[in-house]
Amino acid sequence: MAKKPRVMTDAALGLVARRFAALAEPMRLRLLHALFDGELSVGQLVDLSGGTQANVSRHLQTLMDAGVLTRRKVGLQVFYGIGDKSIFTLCELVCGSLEQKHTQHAKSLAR
Amino acid sequence: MAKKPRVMTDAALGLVARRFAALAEPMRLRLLHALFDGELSVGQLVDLSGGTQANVSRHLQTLMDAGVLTRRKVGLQVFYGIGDKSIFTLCELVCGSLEQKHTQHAKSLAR
DNA sequence: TAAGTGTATGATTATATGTGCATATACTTG
DNA sequence: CAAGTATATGCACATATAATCATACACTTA
Repeated sequence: MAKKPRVMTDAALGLVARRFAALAEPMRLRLLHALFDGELSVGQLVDLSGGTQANVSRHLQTLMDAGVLTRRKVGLQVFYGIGDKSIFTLCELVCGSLEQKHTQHAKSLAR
Repeated sequence: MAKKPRVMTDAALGLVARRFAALAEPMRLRLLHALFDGELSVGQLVDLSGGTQANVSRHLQTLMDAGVLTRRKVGLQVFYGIGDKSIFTLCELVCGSLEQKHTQHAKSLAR
């Protein structure tokens, strides 16, 4: 007998990876950032993000599949919102870590 | 005049996306998970992960580029470790969120 | 019901990414 | 210096993903 100390199941790792993948795209981060203040329609998100309607719609679909957004249809318009509050903390954490790296790098240059 | 309410810079969004992308891969998550208890050599990581030596090395490189790991060379061996503590919290957050979804889903099936 | 508006989606293309194989590089030891 | 071991890397290939265009779908209103 030998190896297989695999602690986390492949399925679990896949789910976690998918969640991170949803956040691994600048345009999607832009959309999420725009939604931080509350729900917005696709049209509003198109204007705010500067992307095309088709592309924004596709990214919103991706975020929905990842279980990150809420979707509410009102007449012709569809309003999306942040459905998973952990998104806020995730983004804060990464931004904080990056800022810290940035200042450290600046310091190391200055000395 | 019109539009351009872009709050975060493209550069910042790109950096954040890259960080998330580093975590958006099952094998890399497996490697990180193995490193949670401390430094390990490439060989040890190969054994624990079940991946090929080449593939593990490549993923470690990716994580290094993302600024997530530390690298320490000792003789022939190279030891990698978690260099950014925010990784722990990031993974916990995502796992927690997914578990919650899972139990919610189970409940909704049970009623 | 026809026209108009907001959103989603099929098809295509370009690019990025993961993997395996072979081999190169770095270091140790006889 | 030769042989052996641990790690990294060039190359090739398959797959995944993002972007765009055109068009379909859903809903409202005249």
